[in-house]
Amino acid sequence: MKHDSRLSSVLHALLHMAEHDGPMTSDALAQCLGTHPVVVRRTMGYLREAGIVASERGHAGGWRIQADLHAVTLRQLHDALGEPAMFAIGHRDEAPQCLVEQAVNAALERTLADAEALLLQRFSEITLADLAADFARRHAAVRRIRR
Amino acid sequence: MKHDSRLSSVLHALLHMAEHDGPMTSDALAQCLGTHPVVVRRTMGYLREAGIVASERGHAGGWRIQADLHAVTLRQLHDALGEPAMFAIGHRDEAPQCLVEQAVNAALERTLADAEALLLQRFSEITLADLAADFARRHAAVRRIRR
DNA sequence: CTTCATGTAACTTACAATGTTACGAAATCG
DNA sequence: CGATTTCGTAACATTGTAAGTTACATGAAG
Repeated sequence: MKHDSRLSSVLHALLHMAEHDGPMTSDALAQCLGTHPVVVRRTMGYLREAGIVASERGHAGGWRIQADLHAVTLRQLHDALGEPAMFAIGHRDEAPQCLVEQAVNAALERTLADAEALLLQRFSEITLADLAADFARRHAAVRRIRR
Repeated sequence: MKHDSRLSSVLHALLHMAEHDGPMTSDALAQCLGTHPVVVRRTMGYLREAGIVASERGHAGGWRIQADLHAVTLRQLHDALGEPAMFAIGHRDEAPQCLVEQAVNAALERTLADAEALLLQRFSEITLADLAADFARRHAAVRRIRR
């Protein structure tokens, strides 16, 4: 199954923006992400609607972060993206007549709901600042090795 | 994203088989599941390889369960199906050069791995017998209402 | 008014699960 | 034996969604 990498993409983009002075264009971000500028605009558009980033047109335009890195959690980004489905597994019929299928669905739904709750909890505990700090550690480690 | 409903399907099929005397044909199971007989053969084939069911050809042939309902867990069925991907979200590049992307991937992978561990743990705690018992409860409840 | 950059619609591509057709192989019945 | 039943499997079609692409409009800065 093909999976949704939008959360990963916006995180990648936001951290590059955090490391960069001034706004970044869709073209520059597309280069960083290895994708197409229109995909960047489309995806970042969700974050603009949520007030997490702002965009400006024309010369010296582009995207910039409009929030405190400590205040933006993965949970907020996930929500901003429209709370896409987390799981690749699931059931066929949403409200089946068959009692057997009802029993199966109930068991699977309970289990998946618990896992989703765990994921959302974890997402709400991780901020952009945490990821930026992890990036800084990795960056410092590479500089030590190269010295 | 379109999701994988094979685990749900085989559970549905196995419970019908458990309620039914003698082997069930792919056609009969396809009727129960609202799908195509070939899909049933394809999917149940995984369970045959794992020794959970057996199939016989010709007259009075079909599928039958070859294991104790108390001994078969959702985890085993998931494994028998080839451990398909659990999540619909993920990252784009598996081993990126970009340190920013490495930091993003590390955080997401850690979180998803924890959720997957929880799911697999829960799956290993649920047996076919549990689901059959839940079905029986639902069946009895319906009979009470109809009386 | 030219250039740069976003905004967005429309279309194409990619990919995996599912659905379908076709035919072969084996078991049973008459 | 020959007909029927049922699984086994390959090959192909359908479907759904994210991602990629093209095209053109809109607005801001020089």
